[in-house]
Amino acid sequence: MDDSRNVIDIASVKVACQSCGLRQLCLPAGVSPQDMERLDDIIRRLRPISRGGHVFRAGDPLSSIYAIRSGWVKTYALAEDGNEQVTGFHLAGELVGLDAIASGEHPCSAKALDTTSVCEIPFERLEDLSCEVPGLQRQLLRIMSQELTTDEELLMLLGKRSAEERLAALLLSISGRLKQRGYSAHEFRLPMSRNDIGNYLGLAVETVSRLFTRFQQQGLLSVENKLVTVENLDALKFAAGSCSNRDAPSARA
Amino acid sequence: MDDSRNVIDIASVKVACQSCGLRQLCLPAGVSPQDMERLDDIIRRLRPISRGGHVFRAGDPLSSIYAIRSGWVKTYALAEDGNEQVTGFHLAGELVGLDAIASGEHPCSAKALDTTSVCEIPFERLEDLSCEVPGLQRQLLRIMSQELTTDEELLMLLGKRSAEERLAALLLSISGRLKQRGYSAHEFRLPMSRNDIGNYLGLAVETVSRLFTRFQQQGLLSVENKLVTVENLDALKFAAGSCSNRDAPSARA
DNA sequence: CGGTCCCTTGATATTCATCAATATCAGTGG
DNA sequence: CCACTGATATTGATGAATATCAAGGGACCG
Repeated sequence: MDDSRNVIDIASVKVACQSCGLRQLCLPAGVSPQDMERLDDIIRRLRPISRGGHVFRAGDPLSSIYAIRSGWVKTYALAEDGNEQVTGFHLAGELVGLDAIASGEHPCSAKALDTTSVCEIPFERLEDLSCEVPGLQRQLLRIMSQELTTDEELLMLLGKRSAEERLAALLLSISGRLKQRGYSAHEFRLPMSRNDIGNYLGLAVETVSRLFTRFQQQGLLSVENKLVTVENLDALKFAAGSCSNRDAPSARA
Repeated sequence: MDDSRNVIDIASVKVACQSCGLRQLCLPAGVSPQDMERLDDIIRRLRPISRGGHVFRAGDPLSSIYAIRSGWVKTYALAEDGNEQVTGFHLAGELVGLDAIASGEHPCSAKALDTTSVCEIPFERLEDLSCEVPGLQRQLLRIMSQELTTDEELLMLLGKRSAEERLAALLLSISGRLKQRGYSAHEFRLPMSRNDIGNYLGLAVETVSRLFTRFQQQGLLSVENKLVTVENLDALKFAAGSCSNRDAPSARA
């Protein structure tokens, strides 16, 4: 971690949220320019983490939460038996580590899937500041609430959807989020392994692999290793929610 | 809603968090007595909601979140095709509606599974107050973070566990939460239908039903309709995680 | 007492995991 | 540049877990 002395001094640099392209997605959203400066004062940008490196590890005390500036992060928990549960794939503008607030230590680990840079946000200082800056408190609550909603959607996915629907939904989610950040929604690199995808979606690797080939055969995607091109977005959307063939005898409800 | 004029005046009554047995579990935890009074000022206790009644419905604007005083609440979302996804079963001391903060309207509905009474907490006033009362802000964040953790555990359950493990885990969770609230951990009523259980766990009703009979045959439980008696707690724990020793002891509480 | 919903049980179908055998890729060092 | 190595991905064959279909029984509520 401290391999090269000469970069220590740039290991953390003052941030300027105001000049960050992600500020509408991230914590500063809804915070006034002058308050944003106060936020800048507590946030530090860490030096980039290379592929495979950790942002934090399960069990680490909660000292900070992290905002992703660029790159990809996967969060995962390890069961006692050692096998892993991937809990999310996160990209620029998203906050990781919020689930540590409850217990005071991180229940998950967060690992870079690509070279990734993050902003470190000391949690106690954030807590204090958000008392004084209502817009900040609101945004923090909003982000956490958003995560709850995302988890609920994922629960629905894992509980009720077929393998095909799950993968399609994941691809759509990623595509949409990339688009939101100014990247192509049609052509992108999936930096995580098939194993991670399967793990996240509750499927075997083999199933994920077969689905990719099937989607390709059906003309929904072109897949070349980690590079995915969406060829037919509508069909992909249909695949993600075609479960609706199920007769809905809305008698109940 | 306004069916009987004569109860209107007791429809909402000032709360006294201080005298509430749930205050350590609920929002007031970590709030000083004098601040708790300020909390009391904004919270109102609604008149009991009977079985099948709604606390709020999906699409309702977020005006309040709700703390459950007694009873059982199920939260669920309706997909476009009309079929339901149960997202949680909640009991006394738990907050529902937090996932509405992100969008400003409730993404889920909340329905009473039994006669249930709740405290209504106007969200904007809570937001304001929690700026002034740091202990309150902290507890609110802690509760939301706790929900994130719970969802993550559930994700693991749905993604990687067998039907048997899922049901066992649910029963243990319920048993543990009831115990925490001073009820019997060994004998309790499950107020939700088998359908709801299956829906929540991502299983068919029939599977749930078969599992109950199997557990009974194996001597883990006695089941009589909605009444469940845990006969062999250790075996149930074993069934819940043949690999994971989830310890009930209050790591957090 | 009749109806309706809910639960249980059995038989069958289907999806997906598992096992096993390559195949491909990303490094590493010759 | 190539051979070697271990990780990762694909593909096929098989089986197990669980959904689905179908039918009957029981509980609850008017």
